[in-house]
Amino acid sequence: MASVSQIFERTVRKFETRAPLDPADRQALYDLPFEIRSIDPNRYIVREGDRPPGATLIVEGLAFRQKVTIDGGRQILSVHIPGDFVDLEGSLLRVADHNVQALTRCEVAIVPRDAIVALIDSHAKIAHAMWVDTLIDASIYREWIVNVGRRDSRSGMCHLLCEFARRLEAAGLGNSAGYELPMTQEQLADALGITPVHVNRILRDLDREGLIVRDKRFVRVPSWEALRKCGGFSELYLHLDQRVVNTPMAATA
Amino acid sequence: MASVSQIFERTVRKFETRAPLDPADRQALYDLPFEIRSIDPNRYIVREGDRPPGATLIVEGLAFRQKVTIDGGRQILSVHIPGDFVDLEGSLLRVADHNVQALTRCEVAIVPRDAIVALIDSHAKIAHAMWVDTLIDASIYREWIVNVGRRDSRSGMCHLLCEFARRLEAAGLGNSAGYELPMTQEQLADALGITPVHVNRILRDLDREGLIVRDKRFVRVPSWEALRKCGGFSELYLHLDQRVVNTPMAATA
DNA sequence: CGTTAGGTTGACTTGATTCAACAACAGTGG
DNA sequence: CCACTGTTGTTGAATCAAGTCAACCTAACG
Repeated sequence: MASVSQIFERTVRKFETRAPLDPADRQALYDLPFEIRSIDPNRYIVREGDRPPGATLIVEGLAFRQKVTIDGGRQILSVHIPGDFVDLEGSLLRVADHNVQALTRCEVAIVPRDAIVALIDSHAKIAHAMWVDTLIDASIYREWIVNVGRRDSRSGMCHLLCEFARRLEAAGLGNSAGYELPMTQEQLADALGITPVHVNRILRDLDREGLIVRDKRFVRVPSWEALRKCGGFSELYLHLDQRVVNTPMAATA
Repeated sequence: MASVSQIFERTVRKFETRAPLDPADRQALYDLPFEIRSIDPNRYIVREGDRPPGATLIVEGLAFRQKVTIDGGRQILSVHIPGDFVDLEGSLLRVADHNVQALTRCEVAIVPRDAIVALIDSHAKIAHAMWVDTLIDASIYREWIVNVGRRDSRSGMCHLLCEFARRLEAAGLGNSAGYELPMTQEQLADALGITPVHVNRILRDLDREGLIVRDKRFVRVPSWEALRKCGGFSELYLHLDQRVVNTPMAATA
């Protein structure tokens, strides 16, 4: 049972930073039924148009959201880490409006939709935490619109590298001074809305100028301040400090 | 009192398409305290870094979300219509991570944060409807990432025109065969992540080729199918049909 | 009737794409 | 163990979509 509850440990920890949970809430999360599945890199977890039978929680590995245009261009929309539900929408909206793919090999837990729906119906604080979570996701989407719309590819790349650094660090999966970048240059291109060739040149330039130091996919950041400045990065939009302070829910916790 | 309830009428109607409400829920919405304010075009409704004292509901007019980069570039993130709360985040997250500006002259109703928080705490179905609403907003953000990231400016423009057409129509504010485009070319540029000059050229070309017919800011769409195709537009992401069917909340309604 | 915001167009520049070739490397199977 | 194959990364040269700069036009408005 100890190993089983570890499945939801990261999720519980994350939710606690969104809205205070009480022991019954935590237990309800730990008691969720699930089925573990292992997913190869690049395999689809959710497909546009699907009505998935359950919500998928990343237990290990990374995944990303993605959409493909009519003429075949792929745009990566977000990257997700262990503890994230990648298709809560699937349990609340009619159909998936985008695709989700495994970035690395993933261990996922699939929780039946009914269990999710029952959970949010009976545990207001969990629903609240999940809602705050979707608000933060939306905030990150907004920043990505800015990143692809109004930053040149060099700044965009720096911004993306800063975001990864801070998120991995906040999740206890890495260090902002250096980390293993999990994406291929083609995937970076699809996240920034540019071509893989151009990604290559930008990374080379950033390396030459000392903003980053690369060793394969490992990225070391000699000067966080320099990288931050180049990307115009401000972590406000990640809402990492989000501890709800003045809702009645917090008051009753 | 009749005129007062009209303030929330559009919101109630929208929420009903997100999650079934019962009479008590509707009444709770109609009973919300508020203060009416009139806002000039381009005036700020919310500023990044603010902790707004209440949630702002658009009663009349249009508004848009926006972020400004370090070097002064403005990116428009979404456009909002009457019935939309433009800063629910303000009542749930610590600080606003972006700006909201009036697009046209706006009549807004400001609802104190405490009232919003009390409402979502005591009316699970309303909270659910609001949550679904934020999920749909997030879906629209995702599509905008694709629009600025992976569509050329011509397709992007067509896509944006299609989105406006369908949303205005769905809200009973216009007709997809022709409508008054509320934005200046500069604002369109900031929505698409391009320059105003280029917007001008694209609109001229679209007009010349007969995809649209312009008269000042009124846009007539001779062939919806042609415009839809040029923009690669599929309205799935707007979730206009969103009537929740299989949550317990729906079952008990 | 001057002032201002929005729209329009041309000429030139630039950031990014395209195409193409090749290098590095991991995995696979004879 | 090495040849074969596919994926990822790298670089150069030519091209193109969009940006920049600048001029000018129009309509609204105090």
